Amino acid sequence: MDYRFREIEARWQQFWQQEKTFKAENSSSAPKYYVLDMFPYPSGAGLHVGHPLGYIASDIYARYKWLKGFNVLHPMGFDAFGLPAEQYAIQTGQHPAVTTSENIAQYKSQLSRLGFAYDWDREVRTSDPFYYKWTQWAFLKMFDAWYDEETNRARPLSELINRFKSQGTNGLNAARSAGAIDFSAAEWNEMQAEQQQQVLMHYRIAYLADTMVNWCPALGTVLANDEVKDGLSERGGHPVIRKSMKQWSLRISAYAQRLLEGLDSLEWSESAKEIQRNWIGRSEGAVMRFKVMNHEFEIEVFTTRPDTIFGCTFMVLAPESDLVKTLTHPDHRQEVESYVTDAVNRSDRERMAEVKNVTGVFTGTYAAHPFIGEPIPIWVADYVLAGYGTGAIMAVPAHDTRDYAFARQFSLPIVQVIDGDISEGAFDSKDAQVINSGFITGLHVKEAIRVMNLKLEEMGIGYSKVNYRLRDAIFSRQRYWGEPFPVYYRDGLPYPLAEEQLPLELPEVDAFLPTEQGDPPLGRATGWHTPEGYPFELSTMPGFAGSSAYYLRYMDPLNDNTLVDKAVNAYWQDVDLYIGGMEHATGHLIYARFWNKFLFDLGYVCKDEPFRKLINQGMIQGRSSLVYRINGTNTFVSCGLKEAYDVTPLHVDVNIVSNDQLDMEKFRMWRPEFSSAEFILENGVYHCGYEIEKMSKRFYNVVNPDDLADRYGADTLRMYEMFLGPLEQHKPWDTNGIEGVYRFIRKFWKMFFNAGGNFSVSDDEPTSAELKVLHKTIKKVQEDIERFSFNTAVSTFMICVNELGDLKCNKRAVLEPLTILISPYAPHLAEELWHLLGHQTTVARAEFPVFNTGFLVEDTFEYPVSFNGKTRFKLTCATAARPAEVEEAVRNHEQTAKYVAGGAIKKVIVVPGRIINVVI
RNA sequence: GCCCGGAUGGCGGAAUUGGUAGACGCGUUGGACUUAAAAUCCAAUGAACAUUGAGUUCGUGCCGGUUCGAUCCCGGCUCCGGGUACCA
Repeated sequence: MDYRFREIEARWQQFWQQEKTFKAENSSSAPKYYVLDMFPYPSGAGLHVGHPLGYIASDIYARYKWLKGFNVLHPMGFDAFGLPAEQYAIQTGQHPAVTTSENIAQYKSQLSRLGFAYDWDREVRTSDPFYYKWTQWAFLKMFDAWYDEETNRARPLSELINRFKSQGTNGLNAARSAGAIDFSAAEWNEMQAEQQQQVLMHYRIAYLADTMVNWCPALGTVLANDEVKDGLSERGGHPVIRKSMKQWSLRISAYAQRLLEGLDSLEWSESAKEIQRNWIGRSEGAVMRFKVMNHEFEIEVFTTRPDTIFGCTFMVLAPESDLVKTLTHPDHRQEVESYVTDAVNRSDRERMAEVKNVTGVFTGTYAAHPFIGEPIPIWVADYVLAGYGTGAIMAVPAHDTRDYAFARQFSLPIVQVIDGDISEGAFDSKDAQVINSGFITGLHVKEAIRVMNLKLEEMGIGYSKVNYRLRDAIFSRQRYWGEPFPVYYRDGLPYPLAEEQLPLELPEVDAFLPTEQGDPPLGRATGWHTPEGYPFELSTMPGFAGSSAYYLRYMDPLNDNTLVDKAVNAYWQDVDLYIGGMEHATGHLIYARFWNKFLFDLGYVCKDEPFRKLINQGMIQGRSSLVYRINGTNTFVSCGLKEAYDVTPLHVDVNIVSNDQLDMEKFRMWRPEFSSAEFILENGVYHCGYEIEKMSKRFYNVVNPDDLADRYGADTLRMYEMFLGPLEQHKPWDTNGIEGVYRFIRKFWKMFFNAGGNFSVSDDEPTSAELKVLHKTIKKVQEDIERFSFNTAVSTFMICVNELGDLKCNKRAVLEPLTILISPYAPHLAEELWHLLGHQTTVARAEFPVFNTGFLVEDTFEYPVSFNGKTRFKLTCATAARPAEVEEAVRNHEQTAKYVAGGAIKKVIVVPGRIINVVI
């Protein structure tokens, strides 16, 4: 019987669906295993061959865990809110809900063809009110919580209010916004309710505040830091400017230290952890106050190098700093104001492009050096960022590169206080001695920092402090297609809806555009207010809102009473294996960890970290085909001959190229301008060149998994994607290679059939050679799967089939375990053969074959014999032979004399079961 | 600039703990089967030299070191990929 994969694959996909083969039970005596793929956003373009890579890997692992007796949770769903659908809606007028559900249907059908073992009963969609009820719920919890730095966890706001009532802010150690002020219990109790609300806003984990935001005019919305790359929006590549707006934010900065420390316990790649560490950006330093001369004000600066204070020759304020206005001397007002206006209006992109241009302006005011009392000029310059530290710095040009450039530009003095070369640039090494610095002179930098910090505290002008680069996450988007905030406004202050009023459903609007007054699209919705007439929030939540707790919802997706039932959460705990792209390292993976820690603090979930093991699959790159047109003609020259001509390379659709040979007829039909193309051939064929680049429509190198599943079957495609190379590595796609896997699959199939094409397996006892092949394979496949080395596992199956082919093995005792072994990789094939072998139930719940080392024991070993490290010949010895015996055999071997050739044997090294090395 | 990866045949890659470099697959070449093609099967395939008994030399980005032995460890460099970018 032929290997009819279309029929086989359709049959078993239907079977798994009907039987609910991969339904995960929420309580089970079996151990749990949770395998998760990163939430896909279903774009209109559909899948290309690179997308399923991670899904195939996680599916293989999930199926493997089933075979190992685990109760496996392997769900799939869709991140369905988001900008692309809304942009498309603006262009076409189609409701984003419509296009999104079409895209999901397309995505699901493509996924289904590949035979994934998902529990589809748990599918979630972020745009479904039944789902986003819990996104809104989490927001309400964050609105109603503060962060206690004493116990290092979030707590209900009611606790903070009680505390204010009894002791005000006295002794409070809480994460709060800049500008929060201290007060007594009496002062609190005297405040109006509105005033109290304003105070509380400084402490809420979800809070509303004026913040500098990344405003993207083209998208008409603000963006989070991780949604901006190089001053352009990640979606669409539009310019972004900085702007102050009233926005919802999440106080993720309160979690910076825990997010950093938590990384140590996770099984993530070093690079993924490193990206997060850099993003969190912890730096230890000191805050120091400088008195401004002839003013009552002080300037607070943050520095990581308090040891260099004696080298401070000027100070710099960020243009956005509130102090600029206050401190500027009247004589310099005009100059400063015009500089500040310019700096503030420039887009991030412009600012970045001008990094090399050193600009700044003197305020006319001086601060007093805290130790030597000398006046220090105060400047304003855009190289100091408002959002980091205190928005002001003490400049030490001798030991900071940026300050050095600035001092040079404006001829400011450079005073050296660390021993090192500053003739060409700043000397910023910390492994050096302090000089010229009063009481810290002679100390090593690290010691000097410690001593200085103590001194600052003693003098009451500073203290040591840890700063983080991580900013609070801006949580409002002025867009339509997202979760509405469960918030209404009364007298300009936000109030939460009651939990029972959730979900607050997204209203219909007449257009997905801002209103004429410039309000977000929800401003168009009629009746967008409470029954009492209080208006609802007009912004919606960002894309990361819906994806920050979806892994929890999968545990208990149908529960309408709680995000996830406590007992269910206690069973599934956390994600054991998470597979997805590295591009989420600074966005989703930080937000989800934060969100999870918050829910953990309030006791809603049992694990502090959500994703124990993370694997970032590499990108599948496109392999573009090129043809070479001779300039000024319509003649194309084959790749090998192109050097003799003046040519322009052109991309050609990879689907009309096979094995780098161009189908010239199809090429002429491809596009009208090529209909009269002429060719200069090599040996009668046109060879294309190739280039490895991103898989993208514009390079005509997109390969569709549906086409390949049609031609070779899903099992072949699955195995080929794995065979391509290590999961985490980027690698180019080359459709040619799939033939090799297809040949292998058919060879595998044929082992179960006789010459007449009938299913035929023998019940004879297997030979020791056959058992050896089987057990060698079990061992290797298991080891490979455990270390996520799927490419070598596929090779192992190929070797196994080649060897069993040589042995002409068709014994049930070998083929049956092999069928189970291959079932995670080629599940349809395995299921078909499993049933042909007479089983009634699914192979997916069979037991993974147990490796028996006894079958691999060898009596002899063929030693490679090397002389000074160069292998010369082989020598077969008994496995049990002692090293001395082996050495004896080598010395007496007929070939040995030839390689010793005149020299003398100094030593013979015998590594039992490995190698023999003769040293001459 | 800083941080993190990586570099092995014509191509994708293997070598898990310092022990036979190039598994497996693609491609290429030759052969078998066939009227022919496809499919299938067999053989060869790192390079150079030599040559038909075999062999010899070189070879895992480059230079050096440690070791009986290095793709693997150490020092220095080159190139490629990713992250980040005035973060004080």
